[in-house]
Amino acid sequence: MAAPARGRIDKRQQILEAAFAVFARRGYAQTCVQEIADAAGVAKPTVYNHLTDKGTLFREALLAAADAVGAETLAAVEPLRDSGGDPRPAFTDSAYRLLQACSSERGRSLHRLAYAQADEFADLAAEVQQRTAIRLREALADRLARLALAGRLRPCAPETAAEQYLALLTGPLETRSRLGARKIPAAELRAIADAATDTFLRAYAPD
Amino acid sequence: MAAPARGRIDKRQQILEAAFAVFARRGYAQTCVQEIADAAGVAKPTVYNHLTDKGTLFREALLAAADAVGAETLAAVEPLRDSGGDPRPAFTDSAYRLLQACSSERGRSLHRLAYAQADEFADLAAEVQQRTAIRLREALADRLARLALAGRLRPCAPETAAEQYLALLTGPLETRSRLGARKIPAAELRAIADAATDTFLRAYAPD
Amino acid sequence: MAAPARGRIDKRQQILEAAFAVFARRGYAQTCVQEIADAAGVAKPTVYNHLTDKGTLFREALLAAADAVGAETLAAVEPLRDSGGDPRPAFTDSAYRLLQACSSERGRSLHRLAYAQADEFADLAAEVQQRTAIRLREALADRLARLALAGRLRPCAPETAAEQYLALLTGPLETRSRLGARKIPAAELRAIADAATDTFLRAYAPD
Amino acid sequence: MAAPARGRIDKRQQILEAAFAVFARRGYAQTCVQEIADAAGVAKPTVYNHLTDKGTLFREALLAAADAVGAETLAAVEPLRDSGGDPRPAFTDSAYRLLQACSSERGRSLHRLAYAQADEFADLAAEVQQRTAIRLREALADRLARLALAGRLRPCAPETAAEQYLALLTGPLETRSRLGARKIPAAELRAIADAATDTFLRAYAPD
DNA sequence: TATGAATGAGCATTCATTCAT
DNA sequence: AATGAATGAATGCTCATTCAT
Repeated sequence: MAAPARGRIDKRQQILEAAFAVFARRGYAQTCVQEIADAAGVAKPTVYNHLTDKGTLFREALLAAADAVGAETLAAVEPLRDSGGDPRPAFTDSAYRLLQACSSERGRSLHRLAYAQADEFADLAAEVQQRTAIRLREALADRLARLALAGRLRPCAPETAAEQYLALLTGPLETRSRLGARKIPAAELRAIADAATDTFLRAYAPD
Repeated sequence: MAAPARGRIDKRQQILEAAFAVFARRGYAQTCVQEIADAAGVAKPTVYNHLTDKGTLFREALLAAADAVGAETLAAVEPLRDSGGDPRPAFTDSAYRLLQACSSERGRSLHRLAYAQADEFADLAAEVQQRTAIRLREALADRLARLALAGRLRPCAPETAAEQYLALLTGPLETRSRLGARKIPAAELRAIADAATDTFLRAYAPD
Repeated sequence: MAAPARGRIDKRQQILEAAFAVFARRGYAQTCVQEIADAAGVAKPTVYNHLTDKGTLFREALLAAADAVGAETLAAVEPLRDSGGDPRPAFTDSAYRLLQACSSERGRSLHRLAYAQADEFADLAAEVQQRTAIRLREALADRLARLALAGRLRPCAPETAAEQYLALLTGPLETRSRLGARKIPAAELRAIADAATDTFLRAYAPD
Repeated sequence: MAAPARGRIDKRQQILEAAFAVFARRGYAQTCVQEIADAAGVAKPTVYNHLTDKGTLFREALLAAADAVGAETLAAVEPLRDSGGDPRPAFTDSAYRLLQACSSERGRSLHRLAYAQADEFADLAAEVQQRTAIRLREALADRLARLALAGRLRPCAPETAAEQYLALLTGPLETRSRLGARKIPAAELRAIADAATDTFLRAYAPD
C-alpha cells in the first residue's frame, strides 16, 4: 500500500513547511512547537511523531529550504554559456535572477536562520552553505572556466572569479536590505546586477 | 569626587562587556541574565539596576561593540591616501587590516547577533549597520574620490566603488568562515585581500 | 462518553476549591500558584492550562464560592412566609441560619478576599456582592413585602426594611469576630439573631 | 536639644502619612517600600532607619490612621446628650456625621487594609477595631445609657442598642459603596442616617 | 543621619516533551 | 497514527533588606 506512506510523507512536508514559515517569522528560540503544530493544522504530539524534537524540526526545515533556494540559484547561472557574441547580456541576466533568488523572502529567511543559530547548529550551517553558496560557486566556476576557455574571459582562477562575482552581487544586498528589514525594489536589484557585471567584466575581460 | 561616578561607569562597562561575551557565545534567546551577572561578577539585580531589562542589555552591548568595531575598520581605511606612487600597496594593506577587523571574534559575533535578532530588534540592526558598514563605506568612498581626483583611479561613482571593494573583501569571508564556525588563518586573509585588490584595481585603474 | 469531559470538569473544580482554600488562608498576594497546585495535587502548568493566570484563578474561585454562599443564604430566608401566627419564630430561625452562613469559614473568607482586592478586582467585588448580598436583600425584601401585605408587618419600604434587618444581623458579626480572627460561638450567634429580630419586629410590627 | 528630636518626629510622621496613602492606593502586598520612600521624599534606607521593616511601617501607619478616624467618630457622637426635647434631631445629626467619617477616603481605606491583612496582622486588626469600632460603641453606649436614664429611650441594654444603631448606620454602607468602589453621595448618606434613626427610635422609644 | 549601590530569595509564566487514550 | 492533558525545568523580573560612605 503506497497510499499511507504517501500520506505520511505529505504530512511531514506539511509540517516542515509550516515550521519553516514560523521559524522565519519568529526566530528559532522564540518559536514554540505549539505554534508550528497550529500552523500545520495538527496536534503537537503529531509533530513529535514525525520529527523527534524541536532541533530536528529546525534542521529538516532548513535543509528543505536550502535545497529549494539552491535549485533556484543554480537555475539562474545555468544559462551562462558562450553564446558566440558579447557575454554581457547573459551575465546581466543571470545576475539579476540570482539577486532575485537571494533577496526573496525564503532566501533571506534561510540565511538569517542559519546564521543566527550557527553556534548551536554548526553542522547545519555548514550543510546549508554547502547546498546553497558552495554549490552555486562551483556551478558558476564551471561556467566561467568554459567561458575563459572560449576566450570570452581572460585566463584566471575560476573559483576565485566565481567567488568575487558572487561577492559583488550579494555583498551589497546586506547593507541595502538593512539586514533583511527592507525589501529591495527590482530596479535597485537591476542596478546592482549591472554594476557588478560591469566591474566583473572590466576585471576579467580578455586583454 | 569623580571616583563614585567612575565606579558606576566602570560597573556598567563591566556588565556590558560580560553581556556581549555571553550573548556572543550563546545567542540572545539562549542567554539568561543570570549567566551575564555571573560573568560580570555581580548579582542579577545589579544588572537590572544598570540596564533595565534583557533587551536593553542586548542593545547597549551591541552598540558598544559596534562602536569599537567601527572605529577599528575606520582606522584601517584611514591611511588610504595618495602617496604619489603605485597605490596597490596601500590598498593591500588597508584591505588586510579591514579583513582582520571583520573576521575578528568580536566583529563576527556582532554581525551574527545583529543579524539573528534583526526582526525583534530592527532598529538596533539598522543602527549597528550605520555605525559599522555604512560609516565605513562612506569613509572609503571619500578616500576613493580623492584618489580618483588625483588620477590614481579612473573617474567613477565613489559610493559604488567603495561598496564593491568592500563586497570583494567581506563577501568571501562568510562562506570561508562557514558562517563564523571556522577561524580564517592569516594567510588566507592575505590571499583574499590580494585577490580583491587585484580585481578592484583592474576594474578601477585609470585607462 | 461523558467520562473525559467529566474528568476535565472535576479537575477544574478540584483546582478551584484548592485555590479558594489557599487564598483564604494566605490572602491573594501572599499566595503563590505553586501552593495552589500542590493543594490541588496537580502540577503548576496544569493550573495554568485550566485557568490562564493567577487573576483568573482568583476570580473563578471567588465566584464559585459566592454562588455557594449565596445559595446558602437564600435558603435561609426562603422559609420566611406567613404561617398564620406569630412571625417571630420564623424570623429568629431564618436569622440564625443566615448568621451561620455568613460567619462560616467560607463566608468570611469570601467577604475578606473580595474586600481586600476590591481595588485590583473591582468588577469581581461587585459581582460577588451581586451574587450574595444584593440577591439576598432582594429575596428578603420579597418576603417582607408579602408579610406586610398579609398584615404581619406594618406598611413599609421592603427594600429598606430588608437592608436594615440584614444590617442588624451582619453588622455585629464584624466587630465580634474581630475581623474574622475569632470564631463566634453558636450561643452568641443566637443572641445576635434574637436581639436583631427583637429590634426589627419592634420597629416594623403592625400598629 | 529638642530641635533634632523634633525633626526626627516630623520625618517619621511624614513617612507614615506617605505610607498610609500608598498602602491605601495599592494594597499592602502590591506596595513596595521604594514607592513609599518616593512619596515621602526620602531615600529607602531612611524609611528603614525610622521604621524597621515593611510590617512595622504598615502597623504604625494604620494605627495612626485609626487614631485619627477614631477621634473623628467619637466627636460625632459626643454631642448626643439629652437636650430636653425631642432627641431625634441630635440622633440624625450624629448619624450623618458618623457616616461621613466612616465613608471618608481614609476611613474606608483603613477598614479595607485592616480587613485585608487580618490574617497576617491579626493583632493589628484587633487593635484597629479597638481604637475605632469598639471605642465608638462604648462612647455611644454611654450616651444611650444616659438618655435611657433620662427617659428619652426605653430601658435597654445600652451596649446592644449601641451595636445595633451602628449596624443600622454602617451596614448599608458596604453594599451601597460596592465595597468601596463607589463614593456615596451626601444625599444618600442623609437618607441612610434618617432611616436608621427612624428604625432605631421606633424600636427604642420609651413606651 | 541619609543615601547610592548591591544582593538573596521568590514568583508568575512559558515551553519542550511525554503519557494515556 | 493522532491527540488532549499533564508536567519538570527554566527564566525574566521584583523587592525587602543591608552595606559602605
